[in-house]
Amino acid sequence: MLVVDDEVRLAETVQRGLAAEGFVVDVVHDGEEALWAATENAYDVIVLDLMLPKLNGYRVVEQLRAKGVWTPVLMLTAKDGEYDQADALDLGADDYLTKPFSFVVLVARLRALLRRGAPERPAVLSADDLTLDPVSHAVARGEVPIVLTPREFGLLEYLLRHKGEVVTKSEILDNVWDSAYDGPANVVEVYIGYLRRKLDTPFDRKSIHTLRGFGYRIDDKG
Amino acid sequence: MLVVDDEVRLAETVQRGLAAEGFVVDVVHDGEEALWAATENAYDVIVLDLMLPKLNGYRVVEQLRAKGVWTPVLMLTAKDGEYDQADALDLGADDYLTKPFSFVVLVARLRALLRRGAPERPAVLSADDLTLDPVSHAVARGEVPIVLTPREFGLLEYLLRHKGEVVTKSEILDNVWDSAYDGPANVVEVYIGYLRRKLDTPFDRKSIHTLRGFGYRIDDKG
DNA sequence: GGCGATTCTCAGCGTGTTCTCAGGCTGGGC
DNA sequence: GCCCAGCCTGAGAACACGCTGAGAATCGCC
Repeated sequence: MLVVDDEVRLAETVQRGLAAEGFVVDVVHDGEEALWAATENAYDVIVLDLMLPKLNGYRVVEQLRAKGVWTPVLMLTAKDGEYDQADALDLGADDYLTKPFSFVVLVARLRALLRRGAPERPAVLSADDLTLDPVSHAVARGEVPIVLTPREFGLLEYLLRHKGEVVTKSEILDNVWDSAYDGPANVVEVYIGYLRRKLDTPFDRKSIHTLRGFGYRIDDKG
Repeated sequence: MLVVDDEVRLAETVQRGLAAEGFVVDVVHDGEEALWAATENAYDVIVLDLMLPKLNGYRVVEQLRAKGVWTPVLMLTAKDGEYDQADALDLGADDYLTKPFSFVVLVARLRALLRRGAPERPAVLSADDLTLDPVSHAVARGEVPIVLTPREFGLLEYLLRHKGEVVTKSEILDNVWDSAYDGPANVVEVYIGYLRRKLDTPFDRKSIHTLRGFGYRIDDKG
């Protein structure tokens, strides 16, 4: 994945965030670099700011398309910019997002773009015989389906996307809970409890490990 | 290949892109030209925007088919257009794509159309013993026909086209209702209720699952 | 224009879900 | 063994969500 933005701090934040989501991210800061990078590498998707030094996003897409590079492009447009979203789409961008944007939304859109580009379903997430399919919103232990509430589902999805890693409670709060939320971190414990009750207790398994003082971890062999 | 779109920039971008993929592409910008061009030339495939000056895409396909021209047509439908995708297929288009679309997908779909060669009607949709034929507008549970109102039909078709996936209420509103609508999402619930009453209650079945907090899902095994 | 079919609005109800809180439990340091 | 911070859990309050019936508005056809 390629991220193009001249606001260095923003670009880096996005990069770190996306990396945390499991994407491999290159960053460049102007239009010429973007064009070069996108031509030389086969990225799966490009996040492109509209206002760029040397060559604006508008022209970058145009030239890429002219060269026969059809990598999906998500365009970042400033609300009050001189070009609008319709233009972006006209020129061959595949989706757009208005600044300022929410990180969660960005990730969702990128996933959607990747999905459109490669129409195969994203692999179901799993750990051991526990599976979670983001598309059908189905969770199962082996063959036995398990029904989860939205929060439980979001939490489990987050843990599975970071299988084998320790995730702290504050990471969980930032990513699974609404960013407006600033109540006690105890909710996380409560929901971990709910999950264990649904995922483990009836099957006499143990899928979510507590790392006292650090956070939680889910991994393949129980 | 013929590309018909009144947004000149978009049409040209598409033309260049497709040319880069090895297609020979003519471009026209309104419905009358499209009709004339498609009648005079034996194109292998036509990319047709729905919203066109003089004669909309809807009528173009209709008149082409009436004249015995069976060139495969890929229809471009704006999400907020007055006609929806179901209509496009009903009228003899062979595939459709919602704007904004990804070029990668466009090319893939065109290739698929060319490979199929002879226009092939979209298959009958089904889930379990529930069947829906978009062409004849017929719905049945097993052998028993069921009559649905247009809205009910549109909703069921949408659900069936996404069999096995969760569709949210807002996705449904965007795709089954036209985007002029911005009333409460409660209509969806109401219509889900109507469908269940017609599809399930008399047969003591359960075809549409509610996933509280997410949306609805229809799948094969009940 | 009139009539029935269809679509949509609205409010009420029951239930599922989220979150808070307080108290109990546990593991690790001393 | 004792203590404390961190974690777990049960109970319950507040809230959100989806379902439904009734009726108003609209559409389409005769």
